[in-house]
Amino acid sequence: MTATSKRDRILDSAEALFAERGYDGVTLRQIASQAGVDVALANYHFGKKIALFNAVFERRAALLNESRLDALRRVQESAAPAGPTVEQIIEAFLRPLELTQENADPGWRHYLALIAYVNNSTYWGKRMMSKLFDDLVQEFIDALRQALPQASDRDLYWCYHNLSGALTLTFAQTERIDTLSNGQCRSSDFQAAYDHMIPFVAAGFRRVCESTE
Amino acid sequence: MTATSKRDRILDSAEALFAERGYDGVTLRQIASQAGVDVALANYHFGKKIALFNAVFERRAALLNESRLDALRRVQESAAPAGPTVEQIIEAFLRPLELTQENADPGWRHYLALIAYVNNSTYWGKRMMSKLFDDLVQEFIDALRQALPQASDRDLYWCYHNLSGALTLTFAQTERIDTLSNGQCRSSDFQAAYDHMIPFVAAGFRRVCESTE
DNA sequence: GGCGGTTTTCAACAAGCGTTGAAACACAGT
DNA sequence: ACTGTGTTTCAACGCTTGTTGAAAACCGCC
Repeated sequence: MTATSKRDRILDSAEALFAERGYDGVTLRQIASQAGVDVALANYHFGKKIALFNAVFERRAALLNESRLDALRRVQESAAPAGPTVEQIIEAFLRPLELTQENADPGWRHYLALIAYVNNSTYWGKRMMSKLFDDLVQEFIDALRQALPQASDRDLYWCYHNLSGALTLTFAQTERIDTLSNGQCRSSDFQAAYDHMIPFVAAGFRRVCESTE
Repeated sequence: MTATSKRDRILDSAEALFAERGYDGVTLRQIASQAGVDVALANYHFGKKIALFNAVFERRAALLNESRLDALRRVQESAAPAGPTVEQIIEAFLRPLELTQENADPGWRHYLALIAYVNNSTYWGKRMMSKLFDDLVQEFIDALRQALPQASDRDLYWCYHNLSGALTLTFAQTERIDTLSNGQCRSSDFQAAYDHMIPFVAAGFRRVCESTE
């Protein structure tokens, strides 16, 4: 909407369209048309189509990682030296994502849906997610390991897998829960999603990783 | 591998390829080539490309729903009249999916990955999942409502959303957890996934839906 | 006001796409 | 041996795709 340069408009349109239809479901002509520019301009700024896709995916990654890491550091400091609880760590992992939604810019919503697309894809998943997000994730898992000293690594990673899945489906905003719940829940309501996800996931971690049997 | 008729071979190839690359990422020529048949044969048997996609998606749905519903009925009978626990219900929801994996047929793995693709897609999600799976899901949610009498509908649906997300990411088999855990966990190990998912999810439901505050 | 470099468009390319009609094949029943 | 019916292939269609090279437009600078 408010994007000024044509280069940015291409990125915004590509972000929205890739998120909705996937890499192969979108043509450069659709992107250019939505951005109000010529097809060839995408090639001038980004080269091949795949490079545009990568540019879109990388554009907001650093900012996202920063705000999540900040949130983690904050609870770590406030809880020193005991270390933060599972709930605090999960909250630091999720809440920064919610803040980006209150912004009027719909770009962040599209970006999160794009992450969902990539993270669930056999084809794109491994090659793209690890590169941009693994460092951050390991940081959070380290924090969780400290909060759950009895946990084995296998348990921790499987629990994180469950968290990641719930989060990814939230990102996708498929409106399936809207239908299922007859409108009582809306997949666009990230705050409600996280309000329920934080205790849900924290309890899951505790059950799996604290069991003494 | 063991598929005999060319029609079935087309379905199998389409299933595998659609699951890996999505609807738009696969061409009819690739499908036909992998099936060892002419391109036009897909059109003869299924009509348009989208109809082939639908045929693939619907082929195994009824069987899947049946085996899950059977599992639910079984725990309901064995636990009558008290009704099954949350753990038993979740187990009935998940374990039938595992059984299909022990089969030598890789088709089921591809099919589950295809469900992951559809369920996470803004574009396909709503229109395709609801039609085939909503009745079954409502049945399980009804059972959970009985097991968690204090729960509000909103809480129940958000908890199911978390379960669905974790399950969907498992279906996708992206191998991300393999990388993340340095090989300690494998996303092809459905049994390990469910072993961890059942207590994780059950604890999540209880925390969110049993809280008395 | 003409110059140089960046940005943007124009026009076109070869390649690949989904789809189709007609021809070839397989093979049962008589 | 012939016919009829359901399969399968062949060859081609019109169209769209990503990409490109050259031309045009823009814009600060001398």
